Amino acid sequence: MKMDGALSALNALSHETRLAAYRRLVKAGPDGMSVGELREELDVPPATLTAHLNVLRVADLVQDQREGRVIRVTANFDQMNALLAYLTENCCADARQCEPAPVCVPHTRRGTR
Amino acid sequence: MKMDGALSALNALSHETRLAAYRRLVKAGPDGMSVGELREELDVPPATLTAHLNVLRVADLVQDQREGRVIRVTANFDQMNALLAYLTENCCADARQCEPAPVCVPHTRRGTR
DNA sequence: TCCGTAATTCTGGAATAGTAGAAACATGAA
DNA sequence: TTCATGTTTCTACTATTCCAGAATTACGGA
Repeated sequence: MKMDGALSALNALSHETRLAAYRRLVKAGPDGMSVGELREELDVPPATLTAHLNVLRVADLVQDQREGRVIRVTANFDQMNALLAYLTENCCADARQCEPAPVCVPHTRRGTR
Repeated sequence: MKMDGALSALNALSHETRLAAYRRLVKAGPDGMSVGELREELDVPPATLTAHLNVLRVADLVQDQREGRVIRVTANFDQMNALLAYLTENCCADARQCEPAPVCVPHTRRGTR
């Protein structure tokens, strides 16, 4: 990950509604959930949620897929992990060693792939 | 970590200068570096750097300590790890299991403790 | 005590981000 | 077609953040 990617991911997550949305999607796992379900849980107006989702989309933290009338949104775990790695990169490089990065790896993406 | 803490940490990191500063401090390890050294590497006006450092301070991502005329700033690794854990918390809870959190643990804090 | 350096606070103008109503678009069903 | 539902785009208003010059405080040395 480059700095720009990290910045846009961090920026996307640094807002109450977006962080809540993202964490909800992380909890939901690889199946994700529909925009409507999300909207209901977060209790924000549709236009507001869309604006926030767009920020998360541009940051590549979530992806979505139309299923008929519904749009299903899922967290992009790879991007999250890349961000975590970026943040801990070079940890203590000037001094001593210390353990490297994290990981959250969902085991399958039900249905697809 | 509570949501407020995560938000303020994420917000603090979601700015080019602050992210660069923070990463530089992570690289510096437990010894940190002086505000002046940091200022020179980042090449920003003093007032601007102070403003950014204050954001990182409030977020508890860095801590500092006066040493005579110089102020030595260090990354707060515990806070970083808490943030990483927060972000991956409940990963896939609705679906299947997946590995938990990360860590960056500097082995000693030279001099102090 | 006076000076120089390190860093901070104060300040206000410029730029950016958040909010949500209303209108529009997309899809599936009748 | 026409209709209802899900979601997005458009838009304008408001609030917040960014920036950096100038003034100020903190400290150590002569």
